[in-house]
Order: sequence, then C-alpha cells, then structure tokens
Amino acid sequence: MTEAFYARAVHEVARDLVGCVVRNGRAAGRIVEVESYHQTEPACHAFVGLTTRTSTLFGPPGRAYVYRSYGIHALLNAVAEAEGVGAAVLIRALEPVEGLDEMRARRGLERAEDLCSGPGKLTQALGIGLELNASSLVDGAMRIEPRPTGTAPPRLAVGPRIGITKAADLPWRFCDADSRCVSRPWPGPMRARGRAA
DNA sequence: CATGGGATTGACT
DNA sequence: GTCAATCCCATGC
Repeated sequence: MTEAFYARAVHEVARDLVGCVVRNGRAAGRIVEVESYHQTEPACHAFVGLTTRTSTLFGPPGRAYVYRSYGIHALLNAVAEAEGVGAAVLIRALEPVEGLDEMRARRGLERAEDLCSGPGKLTQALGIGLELNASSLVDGAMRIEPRPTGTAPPRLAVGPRIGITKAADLPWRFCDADSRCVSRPWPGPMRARGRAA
C-alpha cells in the first residue's frame, strides 16, 4: 500500500484498513478492529503538540507509531494525514492468517481467537516492539498489505473507542462486524451497515 | 530531578 | 466484578 493511501483523512484510512493484512516476517493477520485518533481531540497523543513522544505522529504518513502502554505492552498505529498533522490509526485486533505457530509460541496460547484479539496481544504475537517505531509500513520488514484481491469489503460496525477517558464519546472505532476476533464483544443494537472501501 | 498517568492484559475474588 | 504489573515520557518543581 502506498504512502498516498495514508495521506488522507484519518477516519477514511481507518475504515479502509479493516480487512487489510499486517505482516511481520512470516506472521500475518487480517485487520478486524481499528480506532482513529486526531490531534484536534484530547485522547490523541498528538493533542499536546510536537514532543519527543509524538514526533512520529507528526511525521510522514505510512509509518508505524509504536509506543509502550501501561509499562507493559507495545501498541501499533499507522500514521495518517499529511506530514505536520498528528493523526494515526490504532490497530486493535487481527484475525491470524499465517505463522500461527510463531504466534502461539510468543503468546503461550493455543486458541487462534485469543492470539491477536487486542492491541497488546497482536504486537506480542507478531513480535512487534518499540524499535519499530517510525519505520515504514509501506515497504518495511513490518508492513500492511492490501486486502487480497477478490475478497469482498467487510461489513463495518462503528462505535465509540475503547479504554480511553477523554473524548470517549466519539464514534471512531471500526470493526469487522462478522469477525469473532475483536478485542471486545459488540454492545448490541448499535450496528451500522458496512460500506465498500 | 521526582512524580503521575496511561489507546492493556491476565489472574484472582 | 476488582486489581496489580511496569515503564516511557510529559510535566512541574
């Protein structure tokens, strides 16, 4: 996927990333859940402006923003919008498609549904660490590949983002409505019919 | 230089 | 349902 794919409104990038494939070496998984973050809104790390931590967010689109959460987990984002604008798409869950043995070894689990069903889980399963911060997702060792040709666009479920305390009302979480690998079950009646990418 | 919070997870009551 | 683990980094003295 080209850099131009990421140089668009972060919410469009988020929707279009559902169904794409995150790969790191032989381990790969299909994206089934994402959230978008933008500098104009306080839940986004870039809200505080340009700092050491947020420099990747303000950098060129199509790079990875990887940071440590709760001192324990690495979380993976795809930087979006034009350089100079702080925005990114948090990858929250994958459906494992290749390298399941590697994932099971790293996670110490067997069930495929549990390997990548959370933002901290998927980075552990794919072996994604902080050293990959600011690396390219277009042609790097870790990259995001387009949906396999011929596959239909997923049905999208849209709702508020998870696990944040600020701007928790914004409906910027996008899930594959038909996947069982999402990080948290969908609340219920708030389903939106998906759109083609 | 010291402090506090956080886009989570897994174990336990 | 509750709760601790653990560390980067922004902020404030």
